[in-house]
Amino acid sequence: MTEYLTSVLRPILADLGAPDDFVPAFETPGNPEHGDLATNAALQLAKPLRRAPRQIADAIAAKLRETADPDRIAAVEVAGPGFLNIRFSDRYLAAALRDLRSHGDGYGRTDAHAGQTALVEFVSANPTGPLTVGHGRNAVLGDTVASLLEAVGYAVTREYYFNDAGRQMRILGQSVRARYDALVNPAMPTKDVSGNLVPETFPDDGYLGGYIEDIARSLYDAHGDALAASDDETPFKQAAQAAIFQDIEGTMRRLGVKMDTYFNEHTLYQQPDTGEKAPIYQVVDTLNERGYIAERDGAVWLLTSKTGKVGKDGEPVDTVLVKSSGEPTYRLPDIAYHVNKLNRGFDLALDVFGADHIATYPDVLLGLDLLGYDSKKVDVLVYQFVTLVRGGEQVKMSTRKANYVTLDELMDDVGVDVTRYFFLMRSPGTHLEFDLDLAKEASDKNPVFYLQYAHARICSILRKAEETGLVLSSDADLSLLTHPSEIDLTKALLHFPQTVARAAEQREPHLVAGYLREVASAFSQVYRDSRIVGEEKNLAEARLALADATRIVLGNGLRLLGLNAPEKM
RNA sequence: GUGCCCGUAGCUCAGUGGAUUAGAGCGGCUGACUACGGAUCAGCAGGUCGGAGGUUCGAAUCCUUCCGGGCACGCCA
Repeated sequence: MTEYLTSVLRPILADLGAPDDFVPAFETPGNPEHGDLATNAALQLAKPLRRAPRQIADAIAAKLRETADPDRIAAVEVAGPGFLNIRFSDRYLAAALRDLRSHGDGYGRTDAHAGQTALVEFVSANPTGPLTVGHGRNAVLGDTVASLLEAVGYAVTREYYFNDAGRQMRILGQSVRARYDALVNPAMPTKDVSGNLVPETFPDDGYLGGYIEDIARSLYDAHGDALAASDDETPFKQAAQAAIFQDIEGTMRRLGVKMDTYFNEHTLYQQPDTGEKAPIYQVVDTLNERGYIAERDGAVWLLTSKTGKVGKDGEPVDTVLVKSSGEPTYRLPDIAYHVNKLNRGFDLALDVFGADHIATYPDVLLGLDLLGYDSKKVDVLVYQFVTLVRGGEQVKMSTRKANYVTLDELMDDVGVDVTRYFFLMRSPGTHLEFDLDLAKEASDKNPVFYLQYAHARICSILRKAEETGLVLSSDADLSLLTHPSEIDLTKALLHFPQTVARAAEQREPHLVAGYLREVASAFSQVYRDSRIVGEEKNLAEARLALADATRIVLGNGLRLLGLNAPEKM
């Protein structure tokens, strides 16, 4: 509809002398008295045209009434300082509703990004422990934003980036080894780490979670004490990594998250078969050729100061890429990884991560620009932390210290749909306070059930209607839908595609969650006001069609969010 | 100290620079089942939109500043 209006307005605005590049903005007013669509075009044009906004609005409105198709536009009004309020005609609503139903499962999808590709990188937890409630926000957000991008036309790849070679993995291996040693030698002395009794050989910064003992136990069951003799910790590390990854994958599967690709950070350090340098050193070489590298104190520096970067004291600062020990810092593989992403030809590379990583990506973007890549293709979805509240007190989550609630435990307690919806119902930018006791207690009051209930109820009505001989028809006389609540519902249903599009562009799934609640609520009101079964045939068919359209929107919306759309509850 | 995010009803949160009245859920109170699913619906109470300035015809929204909370600022990942 906005497209239609834009096209009708173009000649009108041109006649008035509006700048060529002026595009009127439309919005759906919150107050229904202000029409179905409103534009502030006249106010915006007041300055360039040097005329009173109200006067411009009157002129536009007069012409619009002449030229607009009465089958679509019922009324154009000028209000307030110069708003144009536009009302849709009943015939337009009927036609749009028919169109909606003909799209079926595809309703809500648009093609603004058809032909484009996107890489969404998310979760990306290193295999040091089970996925926690903290990871849950990342996983659900990333997966759902990926789905939203698909809905606006992107071909999306979901990718998991991990590192199984670093210091943390070494400590993980040592942690397993210590637990294993204690099984081999039950008399081994113990010590205290962070209030936990652990074997003497346990690293002070080791992983304290119970899963470490499980892994050690299974190694002991399989190999007895055969591994104790060697100092090599590789078998422990590998066993831990395999077991933990299996666990993580199981959790994601349960959550409904399916990765397309896994990217191992380690490959960025390896020389490719072609004999070229490893990707990270290619990055260093190219930056060097371009004059952005210096060696100082035995380390390799990226001259970020040349681009105006300043430190905490306002002094220009550079960034270390390779330490004097010869080890790269984490920034270097980060840059190389994003080079890899763009080399794979993605039009959009979206990273999903928590607020604690916010500082890392300016360097990545800068590095890409200096290398001649278009860093605008890289976008970041930063979400705020999940703070966990248990027994009325905040729990500081740490995988290492085993202060966490796993996603699996959460799903055990409240189910998958509630878990997903919980992470989706709030804006990514706000801190999410997670009260475990409340989550369990209130799980059957969770809004997700409200949406699912509405969907199931409609399905039930459709079943009932079929029993009484009513059939869903594509050419029901929709002009019979005249009750205000029916019209409100119809208009709400028509907002679905634009809501999805906006949620995708802004990477904000909560917009869809909130929208679905409005639809469910609007339907409940229709349910209160107008019956279907038992009404005169034509009226019943029209109402049945509206119910079916609502089922389509709720169903598509729920599935888009990765939630079940049950036909019965 | 510097940067980023957040501060809206008792609680958890929506809110697109726009038009009398800032919305929803939960919680509280009051009503509605001879009904296609009551896991619902209707109503009431509850707000100096953290404070103060500024821009604008108009500010929860934009700018400045202060207060409160989170996060980040490393030859850690």
